[in-house]
Amino acid sequence: MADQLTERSQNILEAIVEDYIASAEPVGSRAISRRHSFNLSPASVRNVMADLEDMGLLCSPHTSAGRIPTEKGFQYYIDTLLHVRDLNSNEKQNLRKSYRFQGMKMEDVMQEVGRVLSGLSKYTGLVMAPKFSSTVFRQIEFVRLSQGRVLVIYVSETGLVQNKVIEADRSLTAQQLEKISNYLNAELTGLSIQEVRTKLNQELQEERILYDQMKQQALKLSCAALQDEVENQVYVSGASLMLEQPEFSTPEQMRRLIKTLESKKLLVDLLDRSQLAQGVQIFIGSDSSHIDLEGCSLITSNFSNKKGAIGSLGVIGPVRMDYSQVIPIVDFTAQLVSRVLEREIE
Amino acid sequence: MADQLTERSQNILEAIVEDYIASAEPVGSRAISRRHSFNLSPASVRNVMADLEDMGLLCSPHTSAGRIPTEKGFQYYIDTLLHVRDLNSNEKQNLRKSYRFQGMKMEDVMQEVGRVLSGLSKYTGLVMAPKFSSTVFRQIEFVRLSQGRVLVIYVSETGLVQNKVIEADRSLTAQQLEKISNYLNAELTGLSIQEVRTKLNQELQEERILYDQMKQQALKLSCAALQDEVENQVYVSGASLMLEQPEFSTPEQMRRLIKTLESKKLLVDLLDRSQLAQGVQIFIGSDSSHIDLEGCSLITSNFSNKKGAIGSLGVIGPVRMDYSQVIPIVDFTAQLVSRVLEREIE
DNA sequence: TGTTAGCACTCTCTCTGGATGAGTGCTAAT
DNA sequence: ATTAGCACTCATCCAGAGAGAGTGCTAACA
Repeated sequence: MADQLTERSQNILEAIVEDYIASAEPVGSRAISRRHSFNLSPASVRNVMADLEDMGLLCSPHTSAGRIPTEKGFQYYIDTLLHVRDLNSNEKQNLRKSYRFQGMKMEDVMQEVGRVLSGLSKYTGLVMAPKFSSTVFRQIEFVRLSQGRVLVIYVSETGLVQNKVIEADRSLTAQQLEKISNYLNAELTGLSIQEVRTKLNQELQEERILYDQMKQQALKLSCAALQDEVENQVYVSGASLMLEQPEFSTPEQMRRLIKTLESKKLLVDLLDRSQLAQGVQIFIGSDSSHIDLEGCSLITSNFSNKKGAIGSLGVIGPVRMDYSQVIPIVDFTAQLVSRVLEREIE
Repeated sequence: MADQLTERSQNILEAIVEDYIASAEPVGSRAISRRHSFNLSPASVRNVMADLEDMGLLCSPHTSAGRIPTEKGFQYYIDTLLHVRDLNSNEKQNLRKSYRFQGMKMEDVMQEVGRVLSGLSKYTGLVMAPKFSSTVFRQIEFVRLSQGRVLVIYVSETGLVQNKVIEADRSLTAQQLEKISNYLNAELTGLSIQEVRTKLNQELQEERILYDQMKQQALKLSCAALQDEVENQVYVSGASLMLEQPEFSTPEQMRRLIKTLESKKLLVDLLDRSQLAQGVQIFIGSDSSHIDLEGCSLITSNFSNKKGAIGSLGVIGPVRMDYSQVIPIVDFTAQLVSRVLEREIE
């Protein structure tokens, strides 16, 4: 349906979208005919505008206001009119310098990425850390605490750590724990955490007729430590920047936005969805299938290392976002983070 | 200065504060004389009100509105008039049931505490996790990752874990790492992490004339893992609830509030301050020495275990907060968390 | 046939002024 | 010491007028 637009219509649509992105206000025919040198009178522009409105690409808040792009209009703009320029090496260098990951733990890296993303884009930054279950097992350690409590520590190939305190049989000695961990380290090496989980469960099933008390203990402990993990940690940075945007200027809008950003559930959904595809993805407004993010767009990309730990990051802004500026930032940041993660294992 | 108030003045002040807490609107003399059975005419109430205003306990937004308590007024109310009722055992039981800490990692516990605190109080919950450096050393572990990178894991008595990937000399073998960890575990046992840090640094100094290559490596590794730690992790929950409060109903107020809650810096300051004292503490409005929290009050308490890991939690709400309800919640929650932490080590 | 000038029309936004009502401060009476 | 009475102040609400921006339509034009 898209390319039925004449060149003139496209030019005008582009002009309207861009003016609207810059001003956040309805764009009138006069303004278009003056600011852009189409050599067309306002009246002609109006005719085209009426057509675009019929197609559902524009709409007007009321009779005597200008036009604003609909979500469909933005969609079209992004699909066919937007030219995303690459960052030049200077900008890339600057971006690289913004991030200081030196000697940071994974969590801190994620938080830092969110902060910078938000700072550069002037919108809200989102980062979803790699799920632990999608990483590759490297080592398990047990630390005896007091009163039969045992701290179980899983380490992934990438150096991610997951730990949990488990109530264990008091009779377990340090020697036994060491034996257990040796056994498991041999047994589980090379599996993904997901596989580790199923394998442990299987063996626990088989061993049900507890021939080997200790082995059973071992499996139980290790299993418990992988239970009910809060996966999908999402970091949200710069929510307050969104409140500066005119589309969130009324108390009601502010409340709703903050509530949505705070609950994080929806964000996890979207970032999860984004992981299904590759490269930069854009979700526009209620296209994202949830009213709570009405008026928002989301630009995401994924990062990963060669061992499969996958996370995603992005920027959430008003639909009227400066896509040409934010897209390259998100894109390059994702690459940057990937490279950092890879450097950490390889 | 405080107790120069006659009983009648006190009663009226109390009535005003409580009506204001309930309604968020200026309280008039007529309302007071009717709602509360003082058997005083509005005119008499007005006289008292005028006195209270002179003392700086009340103020009126404009001539023909009622009075609202000043911060000083709230302070007085809290210091002398407020009766904090204890929770009855039923309520305590309910509170206990709200929290499900079963098998949670410290981080998750903290987050959960914040959420519940916010949910119960209808204001914003704050939790500052115990600083790792104030905990007691239990064990150190090294995990060799690829390319000479080593994951250093510190475990505290309480089962808290701190870990970091460190770039190490490639020649380090697994055996050597094990030897190192044995050495350190013997050496450092019983020290607080703070002490561990200084001790490592001292030894590193002494050993400078590197007699013992390996020992030096050991110290360097262990030291590096304790460097630049982001302490003072603060969890903020339910910020959006504050936006429901009438005192944050204008866009400008909302923006400022969210910005402050987001930056967390100020919150860390306040929670740090709260750790200097014991029991429930209350910071009122700009008393908290920063304009950014104008209009807010903070109710905090500390939690700890016997081994000294100390954190604090609290609720941040409008100055016009329902103190009599929130204080016991904060108080009891702090006790609850302490008990949970203690159970984990003892 | 596409383009444009002109014009009536619509709708929002802002400003104004008056009415309303809540609440005060003061004074004089009890 | 308390209270009734009264004049006064000020925010809030509402209606109406005027301005301004922008549209749609029609008729003229190249």
